[in-house]
Amino acid sequence: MTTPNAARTARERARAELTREIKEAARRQLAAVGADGLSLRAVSRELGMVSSALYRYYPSRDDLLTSLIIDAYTALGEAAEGAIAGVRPGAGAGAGRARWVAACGAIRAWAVANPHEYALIYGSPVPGYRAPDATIGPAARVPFALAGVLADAVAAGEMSADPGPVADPERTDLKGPDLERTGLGSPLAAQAAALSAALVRDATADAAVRLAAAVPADVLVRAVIAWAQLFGMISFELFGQFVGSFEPADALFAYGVAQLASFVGLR
Amino acid sequence: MTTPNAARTARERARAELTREIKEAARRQLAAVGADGLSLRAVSRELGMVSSALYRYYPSRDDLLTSLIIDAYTALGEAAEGAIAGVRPGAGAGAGRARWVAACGAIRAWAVANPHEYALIYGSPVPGYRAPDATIGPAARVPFALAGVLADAVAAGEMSADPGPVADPERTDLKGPDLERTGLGSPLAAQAAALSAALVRDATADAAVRLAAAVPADVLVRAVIAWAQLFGMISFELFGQFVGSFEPADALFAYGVAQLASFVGLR
DNA sequence: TGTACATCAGTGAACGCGCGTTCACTGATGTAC
DNA sequence: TGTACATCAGTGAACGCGCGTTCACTGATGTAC
Repeated sequence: MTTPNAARTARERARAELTREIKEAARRQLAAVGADGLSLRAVSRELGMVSSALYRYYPSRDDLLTSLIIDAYTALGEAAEGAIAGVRPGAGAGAGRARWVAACGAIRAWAVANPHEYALIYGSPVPGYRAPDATIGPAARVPFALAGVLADAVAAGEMSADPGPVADPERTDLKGPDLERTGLGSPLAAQAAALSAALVRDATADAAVRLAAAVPADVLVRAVIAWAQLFGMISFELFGQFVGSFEPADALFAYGVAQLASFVGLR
Repeated sequence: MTTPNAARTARERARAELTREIKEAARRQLAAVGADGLSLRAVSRELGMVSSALYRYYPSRDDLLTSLIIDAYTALGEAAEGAIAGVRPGAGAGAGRARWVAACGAIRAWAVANPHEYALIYGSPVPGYRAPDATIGPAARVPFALAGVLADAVAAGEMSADPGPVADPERTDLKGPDLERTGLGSPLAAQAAALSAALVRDATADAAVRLAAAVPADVLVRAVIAWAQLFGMISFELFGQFVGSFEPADALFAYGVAQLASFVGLR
């Protein structure tokens, strides 16, 4: 796709470099003042350019924002994947649980280190900005990474048979033929099945994603819940809900993550 | 504090009414365009006033925002409290669990019905805005309401003896004399104790708040985690992370809330 | 009850700011012969 | 290797917008005698 280095003209090189530098300056702006303070003019000022010059590189402010969002999702996804890869399979029976804990810790660490980038992707939606489809893939890396951990744990027989306390048996949505097999009511079972099917069907997915489809429906549902709850703890910490009580939140977070691991069935 | 109705002058009445009307218009603006689209000029336009006139009622934009934030916290707190009060004590053994589920459902319902107000108080912080101390009390209503449910359940003997899967025993922060009693490591035990003590000490607190201090330390820690996780599920739903898979999220949410109830120890 | 003064609500103009985006332009870099 | 033309990067001025906030003002409402 890109021209080999030798054949790249000075112009092409300069363009690639400046495109990168603009994004870096924008990232610094984002880190300093948040998504709302991010303006093309501020970025151009930091680079010593005139604001209109940026339009040679990004067609609009929204495109620059999209680029930052994709980068943030990617960086977070890589942090999670790296932490998972850092736990070697031979490390005893609890590799799956260790991977889960490591991934959650890495996600939180990235969020604490990059609070504004975190807020950009997991805070309230930026007003007037509609995330384009190009962000969907990068956004899915973290959930896929977590699902991959579970798929491996299932394959390795590391899941506990009794997944702990289950939903209230009095709930009216718990009925239908799926209930006996999965413990899930019909809407949940159907939604989980549809998600699994979509993962299998997705032609662009890599092996890890396809693997994630092998997770049983009830585990998948629990994983989605745990995923949301994980980010709930991180958001509360970053957005200041724990101020004055559980600060630092390290121990609280570790406790919560351990419970989430048990909840999804990791032994 | 306020003059009795009969003695109120027309001016006082008009002032009170307009102050309210301004806030209502601001709330409508907030609901329509979000916190960033909220401007004094837009509010004044909706009211057919000149923008400078608002300064007779609110000294600045931030004060108006503060007022909206307090109202949002209050409305959400009342929704939770109302749902809890709606579950009668005599309703069998599981009143505590029923109250927990009702409170969580009411919180979610309010959030879904008022997404922008929810984002204002639980989304990313508004840039350049520093929440004044006056917001702390209203912000605490929901956690206090949940803690009250647990305190009542503890008093009624409705808590399960075995609170389910506990934290990873290999964790290094799990040590010290507190571990045997509460299952908590030292930082968590200390933080929970400090929080309880603060609740007891607080002279302005009402009976319910003091009651919440009676919750055992480990239950308090679990409750804080569950509180954060609850809002994680709601934020993910509102901010679009479930788009395309678990929509509607009713069943997913119900499943998650039931698991949170078990996690905090409600039988 | 009536008058004189004080208080207050709302007006309209203005200040100064920063923003995203467009556009005609100059000058440098690249390419074809 | 050298020249003629095409492509592209960056400039600077401008457009039009909306914002929060200030300020001197007019006219209505309230109060003291």
